[in-house]
Amino acid sequence: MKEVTTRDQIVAVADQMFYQQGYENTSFADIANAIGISRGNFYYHFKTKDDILEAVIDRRLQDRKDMVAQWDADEESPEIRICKFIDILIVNGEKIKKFGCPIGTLSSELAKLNHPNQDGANALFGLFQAWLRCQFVALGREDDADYLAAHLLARSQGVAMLANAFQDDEFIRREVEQMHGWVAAQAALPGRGATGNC
Amino acid sequence: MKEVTTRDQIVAVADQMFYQQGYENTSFADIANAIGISRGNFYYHFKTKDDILEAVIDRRLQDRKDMVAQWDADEESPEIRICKFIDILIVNGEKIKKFGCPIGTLSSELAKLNHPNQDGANALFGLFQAWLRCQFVALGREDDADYLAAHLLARSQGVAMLANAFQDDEFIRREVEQMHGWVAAQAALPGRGATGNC
DNA sequence: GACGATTTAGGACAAATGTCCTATTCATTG
DNA sequence: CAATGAATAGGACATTTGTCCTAAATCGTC
Repeated sequence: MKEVTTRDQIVAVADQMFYQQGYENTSFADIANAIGISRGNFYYHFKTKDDILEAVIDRRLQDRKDMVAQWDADEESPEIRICKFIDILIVNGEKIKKFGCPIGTLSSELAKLNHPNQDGANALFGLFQAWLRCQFVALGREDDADYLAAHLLARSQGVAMLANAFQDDEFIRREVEQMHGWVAAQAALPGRGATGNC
Repeated sequence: MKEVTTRDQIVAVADQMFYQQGYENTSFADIANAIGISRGNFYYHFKTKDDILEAVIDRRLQDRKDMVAQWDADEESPEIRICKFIDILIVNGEKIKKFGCPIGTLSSELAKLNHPNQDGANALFGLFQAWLRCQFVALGREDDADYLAAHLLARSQGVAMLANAFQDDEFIRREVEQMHGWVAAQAALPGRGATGNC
């Protein structure tokens, strides 16, 4: 029975609003109103807006760590695990169509703001990059695991971006299908295919 | 001997600043200071900030139209033309590393702002989509030309996004190489390969 | 029930923003 | 030169922003 603290509420709502409206376009007042607390109370929990962003990024990092940990625990083949990553595009398809990828759009926004927390946002990319890398190593592709991970990350980002711009479900489905095929092809290439974890 | 009007200066500087700092994060004062005109003078040329954005989008549209028109005029094969599109990633590599893709990041920002000019920004995507489509048709791939165009657009966007996040030149080069190979493979597939324009 | 610490409400504050107005300067034309 | 319209400067204006302060309320503990 975990109690929901005001701080948690703030971070949760900020997470959502930063995603849907952007970081800069979300004000203290927006978040306070959404929760139903006073603007002043805010300052007790977070001294600056940047502090909130940091907490939001930590939250997202934890979320994603939990997600890949769950995938790892599922004891499937690395190929299937990679496909679970790809399938995020379909599972979260509606939100992606409306708001893009939460990781990519945040990274892009902070880059333009030249924001001190850029590195934090990019750590989200790094998390998936490292995890995907492990999966490709497990597929026996240790030589270019880094590149394959980045490649898949980039393709996912591109699909999210165009899905957002064009509002196109069919395009997402088709790209996901293609990427599944690509993963299978990568898996078939070398002889190895070990299933051990990183 | 084209005289450079104040209006042109405003649009040119706004174009650059919207790209480098984002639309919302660029103020009237920023643009005015960069040019050296008073903030008040601004209102004479543009009634609202949205009007400036519209002019910037028109400018970008014209720029890109001129670019593809030049490519079309070069009388090369569609395969080479498509590669010229891909090579934007290298030609503009430095800026892309710093600020991402000007089209993708604008589209993404306006989507989050739910801005009335979203359609304008997406027209930039549409321009390239249509042009790429023509090239794939010329390659004899009329059946899936739409999809191939969107696919390549998405891949480029993904590369730009990751290049921006990771500041990685080598990744750009490798992806561009891969895409060149992909285009060649697409060209080799069917027998046709007409070279006529759309 | 009383006390101390935690949490909250409400508002103050300066700075910045988009918008808008007016007076002045500049350039063109008769 | 005179006069008309275009272009510019400077600033007013209300609003919103992030930040910060203080007093009130709430809670746990003795």
